[in-house]
Amino acid sequence: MPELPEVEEVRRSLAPVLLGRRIRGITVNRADFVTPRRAPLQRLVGHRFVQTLRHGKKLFCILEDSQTLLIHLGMTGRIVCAPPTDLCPPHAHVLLDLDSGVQVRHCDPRRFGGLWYYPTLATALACEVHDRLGPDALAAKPADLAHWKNLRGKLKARLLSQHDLAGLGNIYVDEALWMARLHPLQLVRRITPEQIRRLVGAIRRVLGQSIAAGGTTFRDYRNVAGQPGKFARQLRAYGRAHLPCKRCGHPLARIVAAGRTTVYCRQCQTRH
DNA sequence: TTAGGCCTGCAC
DNA sequence: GTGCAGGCCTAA
Repeated sequence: MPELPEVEEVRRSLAPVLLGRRIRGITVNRADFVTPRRAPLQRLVGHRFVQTLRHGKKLFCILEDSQTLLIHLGMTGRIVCAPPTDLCPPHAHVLLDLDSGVQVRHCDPRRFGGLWYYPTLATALACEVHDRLGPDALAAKPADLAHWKNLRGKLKARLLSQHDLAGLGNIYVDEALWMARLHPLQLVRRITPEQIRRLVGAIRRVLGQSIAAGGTTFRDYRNVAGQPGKFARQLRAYGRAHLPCKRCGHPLARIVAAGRTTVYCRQCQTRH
């Protein structure tokens, strides 16, 4: 389940493979994995990758003429780099052959992710970021959440929505709320400036710690080199229902909030 | 504001 | 065989 730290790890491990390399060929094994369905992908051939960018969970791969491929990993998406002679794994929906001889494969068994084509980076950013996403959660500031005082809804739902901050999923929302000692069902309009500062600090800290560990591998996630992330062992809430809270020893509670399994400590995550 | 659907693999 | 996992979009 790639969230911000996992996508950032994919970006970091993919960048040296792509940058400066030209696309020699593209194979689409599943037309409905690519948006738009009839994207002019052959226009990418012969062009060189010059930049990679990440915003929230979205990864932009930019070519010298500004054409842009947007990778979204969804739940089970994976980027695999291999010699083209290697056996192609099942669910490899798009294959990118580079002039280095490396084949970059976008695999995704569940197909919650996808690949988007944009003629320019500006169009990609307009459609994918400005229209839908809040600021990147890694650079969260208390001011980004100042409008919460006039907003309905609960903490967990707002943080999952991507509209206030982009990049948090179920794992890191639970981790950040635990770290900030905030209840997932706390109404956002009741949150105090002090709690917002705590929350923003917790978000940045947990994302930073996870990036340093190469992300969280619960089951599927791997980086471009096929390595799992090491943050799972440091998780304090996610996946720890009924286990003792690492702060107070009270067993962690499991509820459903915003339609998602949610784990928190009844003792030290309080609601106002 | 919430529920359901997409989709597959795995645990029970 | 059933149910659960969930990012994100659509509909009620």
